[in-house]
Amino acid sequence: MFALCDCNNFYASAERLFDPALNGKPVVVLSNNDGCVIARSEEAKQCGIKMGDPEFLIRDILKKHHVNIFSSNYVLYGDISERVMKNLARWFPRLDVYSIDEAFGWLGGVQDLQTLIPKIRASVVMNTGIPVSIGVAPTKTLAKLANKIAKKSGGTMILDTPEAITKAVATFPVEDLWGVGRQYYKKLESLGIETVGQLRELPEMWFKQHMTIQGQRMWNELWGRAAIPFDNMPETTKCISVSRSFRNYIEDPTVLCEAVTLYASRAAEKLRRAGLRCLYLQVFLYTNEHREDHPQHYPSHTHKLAIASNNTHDIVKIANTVARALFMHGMKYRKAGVVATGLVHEQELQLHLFKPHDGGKLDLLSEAIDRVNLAYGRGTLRMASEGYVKSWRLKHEFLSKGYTTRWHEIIKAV
DNA sequence: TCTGGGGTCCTAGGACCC
DNA sequence: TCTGGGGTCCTAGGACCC
Repeated sequence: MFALCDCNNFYASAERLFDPALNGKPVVVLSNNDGCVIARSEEAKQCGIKMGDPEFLIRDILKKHHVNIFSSNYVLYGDISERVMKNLARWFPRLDVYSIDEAFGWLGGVQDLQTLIPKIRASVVMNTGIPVSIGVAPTKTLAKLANKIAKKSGGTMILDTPEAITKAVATFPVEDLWGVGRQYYKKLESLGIETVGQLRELPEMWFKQHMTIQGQRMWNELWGRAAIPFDNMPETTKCISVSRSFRNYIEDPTVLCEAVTLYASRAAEKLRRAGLRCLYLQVFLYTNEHREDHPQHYPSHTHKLAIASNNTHDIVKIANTVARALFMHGMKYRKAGVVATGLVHEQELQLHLFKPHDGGKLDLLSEAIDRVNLAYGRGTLRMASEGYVKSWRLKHEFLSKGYTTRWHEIIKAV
């Protein structure tokens, strides 16, 4: 049996943790750049605010209901997440952390689920202050489904018999199923399929044909046969990416390169922290797709490195060269990103037959930069091409404090 | 004026090999 | 006039997830 444990309205709950005055009041958390809503408390949902709503379109609702607004504070959420996961890990012989706010626990042959599961839930709530819901079922897909039901019915839902499963899927909307997104939903809707109960009656081959092999797995999972193994969490990272929207449009290649320099530096840092080097570096640019009156340009290019690298100098240089080549005058760029793929372990460096490798010095330089930045704060040492003005930098006007990560922002009991 | 960021997996098609 | 078969690797693009 799998237990999917998921925090309720995680970011909003985390913000509330440090300001109990917010209990019972509507709270929303905005995405980077204070762009759209990515978390809502129950009260905020009641106000009619939807996931993904752009802040500037719902400003009136936010004001009318005195909604408490926060910019996203990922350092804080990461820390709270760790606490929740540590608590969950005490209860399960194995725990797979699936995202910042949820984890699959393996239950083995536990008998008395009806007693155990509510106990786990109560303990996590007591120890961390974060409300969680737990769904239990024989497959991951059904555990996700059980969890969604749990959210609406007391916090736990156990589907441990075929009868319980049949009953649950009969009314479960197909659009809420794990693995059904917008496109598949459209397809299913046109066939008149509204519930998971109807969906799983389709023949196996239909799934394979229309939803690839992943659909076939889904079909098996819906009938209680586990097709997604417990340990399917990727052991090795496949790609590392850094991308951000700009506060304003960028129309100057030099300014664009400042942003790309910063993103590339961050990507190089991430690579080094993971002990990886990349063999490919992709750079992409976006204009604003929401503006039909603007000319659109979504160029992207993947550069192959002669020798896998993770030092800031190499990565920044390549990223800037590519970005300059992609840039087109007359376009208003809104976002850029750098993606490192073809990842190899730092130690498994494959040298190039014809190109001299002088990366050793640059690697040492990057190491030294990391040490200085660790001691004195990120960005203490950085590439000059990042620029100094940085008018494109993110907006976060409603940022809460580093309650758990900065000594001078720690909460005081008075 | 203002619409997030970071991932995974799968498939199709082209280039290349013998 | 008539031009194979079997394979790998790589990339782009599309679907999904939180």
